[in-house]
Amino acid sequence: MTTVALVDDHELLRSGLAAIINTFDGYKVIMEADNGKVFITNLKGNAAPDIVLLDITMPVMDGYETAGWIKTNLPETKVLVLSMLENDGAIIRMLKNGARGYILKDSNPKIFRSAMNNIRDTGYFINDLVSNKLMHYINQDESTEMQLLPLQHLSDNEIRFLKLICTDKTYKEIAEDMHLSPRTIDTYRDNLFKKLQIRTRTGLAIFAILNGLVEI
Amino acid sequence: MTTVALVDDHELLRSGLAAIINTFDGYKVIMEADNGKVFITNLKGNAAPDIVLLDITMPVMDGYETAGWIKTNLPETKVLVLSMLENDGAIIRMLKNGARGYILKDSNPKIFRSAMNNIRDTGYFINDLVSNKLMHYINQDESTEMQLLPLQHLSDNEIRFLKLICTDKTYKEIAEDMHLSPRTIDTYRDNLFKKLQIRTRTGLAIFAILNGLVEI
DNA sequence: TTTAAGTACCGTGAAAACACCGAACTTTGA
DNA sequence: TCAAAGTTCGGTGTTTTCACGGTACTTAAA
Repeated sequence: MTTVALVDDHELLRSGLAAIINTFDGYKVIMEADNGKVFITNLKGNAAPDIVLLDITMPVMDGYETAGWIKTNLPETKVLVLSMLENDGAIIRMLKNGARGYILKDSNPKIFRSAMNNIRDTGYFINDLVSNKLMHYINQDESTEMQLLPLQHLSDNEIRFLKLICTDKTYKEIAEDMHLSPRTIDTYRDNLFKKLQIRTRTGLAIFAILNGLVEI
Repeated sequence: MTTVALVDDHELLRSGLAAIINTFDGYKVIMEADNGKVFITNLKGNAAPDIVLLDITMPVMDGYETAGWIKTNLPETKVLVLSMLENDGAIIRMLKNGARGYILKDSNPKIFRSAMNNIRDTGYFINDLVSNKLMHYINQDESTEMQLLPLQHLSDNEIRFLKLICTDKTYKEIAEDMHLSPRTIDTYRDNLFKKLQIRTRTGLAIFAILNGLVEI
């Protein structure tokens, strides 16, 4: 019997998934959790599940962090990511954090089932979504790495700056907010334009939103 | 026996919901559809469902449009919105389009079941989410109406303009795109600033994204 | 210990964005 | 049918944004 934990903040989806999984021979859902924090708490004193179905966007402790925790603390447990994001960066980041597979929430139940079986039997579920990203990632150069995981190449201040970009503030006001000279802010902007190949502040705002730097 | 249709583009969630509903006494899922268009197509020649469980964000034909279509073409069919958005504008817009209830995807199955029962027995499911919005909506003045449903107060050209705002284009380039004078574009921008109480182009871009005018 | 890389900062000028004004015309509706 | 509201376009001037040049200092690596 393969034991399964569901970690997702949408309770209805979770219950639905549990209902589906419990119709699969050989699987049993032993835990449901709203986020990574709850998952870890519920784990105390119990056996670790064989497979964790993990969402990415969750409050308190998100999927990236949770996958990383599982990788170091429960090496026998396999993570299958179940996400709405068909996003290169998200996929790679999850794989780097030890995920064994990545499927979308609009997959059909058959694909879901074969993903579960593959993870159980081989330890991995490699679909197009994952293999393409792996290929790109393996023969990576500096610029593709940059395109795939832009946030990893930005400093803390650049991230703070990007968050303030998504605001009615002028650069001068942003400079005051960050206790820096307006000139420095200019440099930040110019560097980001070059790094991200963007030409306008609006473009930076869109980038910040796409990369989840601001709540929407 | 109460018949139910599921309209949602996330197939896994849909299957899960179907599994849950089919465990409820007296309910039967008779149709699943990826979006409103598919729903209407599948309907041909069949009896209309008693209840439609409807998501909002879907490709091709979204929840708003679908609810409106059901209101005029299937007046006996009751719509229960099942959404991830805890968003005043979304709730009111759905209610205006004839929805009988609005619950979130992170509700628990018990609430979901009582929502279904209420819709079936009384025609409505009024929870805090809905009743608060109804109260606000009833004693509305012009400015709150504007805040709740800003998109309803914008012209087609203003919407087109807002979509182009979320771009690296300058206003001059946008003017060419829309076959209008740059001056007109200036006026559009100034009007939107006043209407929406925004001061910068970046603010307009954020607004457009928050209101779903551009895909992200 | 020199080199390279990164950070904070400055100057200047052109381009774009923003504020506020009004005119001509069309559509709406009372 | 006449006033109100909306759309398109123009002028003028200020502020902000962007592009391109640079210096001084710190940290890390070679």
